[in-house]
Amino acid sequence: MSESNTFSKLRKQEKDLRRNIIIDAAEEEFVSKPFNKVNMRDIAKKAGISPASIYRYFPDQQSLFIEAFVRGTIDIFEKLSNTVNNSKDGSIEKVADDFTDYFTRNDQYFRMMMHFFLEGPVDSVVFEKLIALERKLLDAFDIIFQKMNVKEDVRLYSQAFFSGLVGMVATFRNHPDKSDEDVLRHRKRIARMFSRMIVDAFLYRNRKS
Amino acid sequence: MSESNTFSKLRKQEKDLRRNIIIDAAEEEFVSKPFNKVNMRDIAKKAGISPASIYRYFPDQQSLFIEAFVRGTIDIFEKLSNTVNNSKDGSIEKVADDFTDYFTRNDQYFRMMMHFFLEGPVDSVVFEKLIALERKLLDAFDIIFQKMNVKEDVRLYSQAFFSGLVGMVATFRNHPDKSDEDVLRHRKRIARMFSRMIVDAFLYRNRKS
DNA sequence: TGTACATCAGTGAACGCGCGTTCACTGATGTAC
DNA sequence: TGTACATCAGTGAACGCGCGTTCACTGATGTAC
Repeated sequence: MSESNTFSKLRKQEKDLRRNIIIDAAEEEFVSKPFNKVNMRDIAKKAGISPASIYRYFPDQQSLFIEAFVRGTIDIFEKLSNTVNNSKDGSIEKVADDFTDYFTRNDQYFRMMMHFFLEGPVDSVVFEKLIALERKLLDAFDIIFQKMNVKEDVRLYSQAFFSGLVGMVATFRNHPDKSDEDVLRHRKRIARMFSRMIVDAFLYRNRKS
Repeated sequence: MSESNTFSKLRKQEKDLRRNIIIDAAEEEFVSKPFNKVNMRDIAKKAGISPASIYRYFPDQQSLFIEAFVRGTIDIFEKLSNTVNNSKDGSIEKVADDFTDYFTRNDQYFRMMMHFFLEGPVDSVVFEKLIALERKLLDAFDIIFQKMNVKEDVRLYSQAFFSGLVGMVATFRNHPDKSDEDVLRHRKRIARMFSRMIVDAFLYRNRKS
């Protein structure tokens, strides 16, 4: 009984391991090409299995893609939450910096995120998952602004901050005549501007009143 | 001679008219579905011609798509330039408002713009066209900040402003439980925040020094 | 310990569809003489 | 004014390819007795 239980648990773990290999392969594919060029055959090849095998682990393509995205972004979302929670009121600049770093080094996730934002209603279960991620991040941002003693609707600040960062990454990309380092440097400059603008604007209003 | 010239000019004009009908049809398709679902057969059907006919007017799909995008966005870019040129220093809020209005009512162009940003290197001639559009808009924004007497690099302000607006439209979209008006209202609120933040931050710095 | 059966991972090949694009042809209009 | 030829818009049908997904099968491992 307990032995067969252990065995079946082991089998389950092995299955999960194999599943993970497929997700790894998918992520690698997303690194190297635009969203709409990633396909099951190439993922299978990269994972060293046949395309048919993928369907032993995922019901369809979309589920695999979503899972790759969620697994990849959960890290950064947690990292940002941590930065926020363990920090004083000045951390807004650090958060913007982390955000920029992460999504510059992992552009694939950013493109996936944009894809889900723009191409709209995927499966509603999946949709809830994505919304939950975003909400978690905004909750963390709220904390910053509470620490800054923002009196107005903090959520609005969080949303503006988040969308500013998103737009910054979306807008400044690989022009043919700019190197990766140029892009990163430029993004960070803009990110810093956003942070300081928010702080300065806040200080200005506090002085006024 | 001159008569045949007139005739051939007329024929040219008629050809352009028919060409335009195709672009119209393409734009309508982009309104009703995501970028990657728009196809030549449906465009042809909407234009009332056969798919093969499109290729009498456009060498390939991409050229048609680009032309639809450029034609559609040139309006808003000019409108924003005008608002900027004919205005005093407070116009930043009006510009943000126009931007929000336009891209909320014409989401198809916004999605197209994001597509070109994210899926990267299209044909390099085309790429230049798009870059030129963006630059024109940023030039207009520069003027605002010059009027505001920003001493630092005005271009940086323009870029931050632009990317903030882009991110705002990209981020706040049709959640299942929000109406179109809710979305527009919310976007405008964020847009106003951006504008005021920039102004307030600027005022704060001026006071300091 | 051996035998019959069940379970399940894995796969090559094929199915089926969507779609960009081309082909070969028609029919109308213009041009030359 | 009439005839032969050229030009060109328009098209239905087909080509060719990519791709998600399924099918029918194999071979290994586990289970029951």
